[in-house]
Order: sequence, then structure tokens, then C-alpha cells
Amino acid sequence: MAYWLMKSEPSEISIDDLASFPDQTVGWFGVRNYQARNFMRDQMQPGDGVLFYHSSCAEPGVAGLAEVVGAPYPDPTQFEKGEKYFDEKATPEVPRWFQVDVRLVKKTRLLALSEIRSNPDLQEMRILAKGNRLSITPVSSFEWRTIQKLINP
DNA sequence: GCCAACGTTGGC
DNA sequence: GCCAACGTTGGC
Repeated sequence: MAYWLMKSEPSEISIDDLASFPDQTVGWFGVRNYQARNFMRDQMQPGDGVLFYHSSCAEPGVAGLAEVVGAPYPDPTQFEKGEKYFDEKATPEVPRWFQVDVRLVKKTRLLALSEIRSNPDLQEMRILAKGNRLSITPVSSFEWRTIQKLINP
């Protein structure tokens, strides 16, 4: 059982969008960074905990809890010619990009980035590291438990 | 809109 | 394999 923080721009997919999807599940398409891809392809397991994080918005922070469901599979958007996420070097036989499905567990209060930054127990989070841009980062079980206490009434 | 930081690309 | 140029991320 591992834990992850996954960034999504709410202008693309917000926590409320996720809540409205069938099975409250979304395929995590569009990742085009090898390190983030490797986390999904090689390390994620069904049942892993996910912090759903809103980035590039007015109030960045953790907006809800989710979980990994199912096994990784090729990101279909890499084959969509002319579309944003098309990759001409990817083929169905040799796909380059992978995704997992992520299901909402519950929407929470917003745990703002500023609150994460000011919490002594969360200083080691990758999200706070200078220059960090990875859209998927591991979260320690201690950090996960700390955050549960902060967001659960 | 700014800009620091980082990843990728491509010429050599 | 090096590295300059370029594009992207994401908080502010």
C-alpha cells in the first residue's frame, strides 16, 4: 500500500468534475513526463491512496482523497492524431505513455498549499521542494496520516 | 503576466 | 555525449 499526490488543474478536471464522472473515476491521461509515467506504470497498485491536488489555480492544495483502481494501461490520447496529447513516436504495439484509473473516495475541505507549507510534519513533501514540477509524487505513510488528521473533522 | 526551475530536443 | 536553446510548469 503506497500513497501518492496527483496534480490536476481544476480548469481541466476538478474534484467536482471527478465526482460527476461515471463511477467517480477518471483515467489519468496526459502525463508526458517519464518519471511520473514510471510511477503509474511500475509502482502503483490498486488500492493505493491518492491525494487529489488542484494546481495552477487560485487556491492550490489538496481537494480530496482518491484511490488507484485497476492496472496501468496505455494512455489512449497518445494515439489521437492532431490532438493535444498525440505522440507520433508511440504506437499501439509499443506505447510510450501509460495511465491508471483513479476513483474518488471523498471530497474534503481544501488543504491549502500554504497550510502544507506551514506544517512542521509536512516539510519533506515533494510538493514543497524547490523547483518541483512533477505531477505525480510519492507521499509517505506518515505524511498521509498527518494529512488525514488535518482534513477529517 | 512574470519568472525560476526543470525536462527535452537536436546540432555538433 | 555535451550543452545551448527552447518549451513547460506552477506559484505568485
